Amino acid sequence: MAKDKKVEQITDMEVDFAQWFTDVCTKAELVDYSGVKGCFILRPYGYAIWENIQQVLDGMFKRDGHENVSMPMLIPESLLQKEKDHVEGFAPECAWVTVGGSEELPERLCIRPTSETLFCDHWSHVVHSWRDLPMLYNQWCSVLRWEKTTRPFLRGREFLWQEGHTLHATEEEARKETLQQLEVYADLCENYLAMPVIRGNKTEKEKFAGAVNTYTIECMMHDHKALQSGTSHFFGDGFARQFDITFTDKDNKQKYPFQTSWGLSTRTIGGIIMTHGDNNGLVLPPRIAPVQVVVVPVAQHKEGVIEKATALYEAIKAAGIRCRIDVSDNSLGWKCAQYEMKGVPLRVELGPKDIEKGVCMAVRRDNGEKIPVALDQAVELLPGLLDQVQQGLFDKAKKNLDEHIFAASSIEEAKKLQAEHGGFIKTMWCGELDCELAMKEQAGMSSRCIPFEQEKLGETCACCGKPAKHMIYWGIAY
RNA sequence: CGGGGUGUAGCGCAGAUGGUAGCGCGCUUGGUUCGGGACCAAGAGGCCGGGAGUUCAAGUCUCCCCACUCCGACCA
Repeated sequence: MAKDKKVEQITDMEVDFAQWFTDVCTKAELVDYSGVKGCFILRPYGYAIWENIQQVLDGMFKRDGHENVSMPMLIPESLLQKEKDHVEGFAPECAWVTVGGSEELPERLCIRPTSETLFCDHWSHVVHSWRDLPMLYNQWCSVLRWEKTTRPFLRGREFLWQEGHTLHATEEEARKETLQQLEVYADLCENYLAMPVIRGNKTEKEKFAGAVNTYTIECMMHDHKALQSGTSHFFGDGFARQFDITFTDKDNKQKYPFQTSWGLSTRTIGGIIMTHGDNNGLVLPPRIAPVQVVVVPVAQHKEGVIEKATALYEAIKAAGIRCRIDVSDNSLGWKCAQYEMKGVPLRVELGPKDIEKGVCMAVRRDNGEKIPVALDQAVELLPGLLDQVQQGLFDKAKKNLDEHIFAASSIEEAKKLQAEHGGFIKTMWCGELDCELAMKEQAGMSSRCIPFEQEKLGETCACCGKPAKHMIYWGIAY
């Protein structure tokens, strides 16, 4: 069978990247469409990826002293309106509950687009003393934002995420928390999802509604577009003032605490797909793959094959590796194609000839390499192979990122570089909104972030020629 | 919200100038196969996206909705 024949169900990414993405999402059985636009069904395989991300993040949050809570899904309109910038940011995409049973409600209720206001309202009741601080809260939930156009994972009206909300006695401590949580996201992305990130500061224009500072990690997709993969916000004491959250400090003075929030959503799964996937389908980083190893018996009708394969599967599973075996009567070719499509990092083939030689064949999803592994060493060697796949994915993604960052000294040049290569274009920038708008208008790029790792590319802003304040990254974003 | 595309079996599609619905894959059952998407046979499965019209007759013509999808603007 010709090699290109087996991918007939998935559109090549070079032909149509958006279609390729949708194909992978559905063919790998990650999502299904529901009856409501923008509300996607996460199927078991897709949800399992989210559960693995949850497990990693939740562990990190708790390690750092955070506690999980559950806030209501409904926000009274009056509560939402307490912070002006925040309402303005979210009002256009709120969905409202106006009727309960058959009764028109006296005050309409917003289905949470994010929960800052709920946390603030709660805190205004329970925070009294410096001894109550810090509040280190997190919740796993879904939120609703009435988006115009929707895509699986990348933009849903309802999506799953976690939102961390913390409250601190001092600005310094809150700022530290903000950056610490950004680093948690970077850790997740780089060390578990094999997605290299650029850490940085959002511009005034791009920052979160109501925030003083928004920090972001930006990833680069296979098509060289940017994906904002996690954000962390420092709020100052603005919300605290609006919601009248006060505490008595050690010096017996009434003070407003400082607040942060940070979120990471199922959008990140879209990032995994677009970072690692290929024309055969999904490619999952071993650390979050629901199935890390699939055992495929070859010529399984032959005497003893299924027994041997099952024993191998049991041994792998017992070693703590997430493993499946496929003894269905589908053909070998079908099974190979199937697990490639689903992105299983390692396929272990075991047939009569292998059994004779006392080996099995491990096949890497990321590069197709076939590695003979002695049967009696398989359990010891597979974790190392999984690590190699994990590293291989990261290296490939890192190369893609590094090779698609270009420096420009004018909008014209930035536009040209973007058109020719895509990716991030770095320039010097004066810090003015007008220049940001000009870049969007003339080159179609938004600012991605002002990276923490600054370089001096020149003295003047690439847009207006005035003295530059920062180096900034531009790109086309999802 | 603007512009384009598409809605017919689970999926992918055919169904010129109107005449009561078909193909491929998948599914079920039985058999033969089996080291990269196997084959044969017999089956099951449709309010032709929805609603109004025109007509003796509408998947097909007209109008209005709706959904999905792509490209913009907005956003995690």
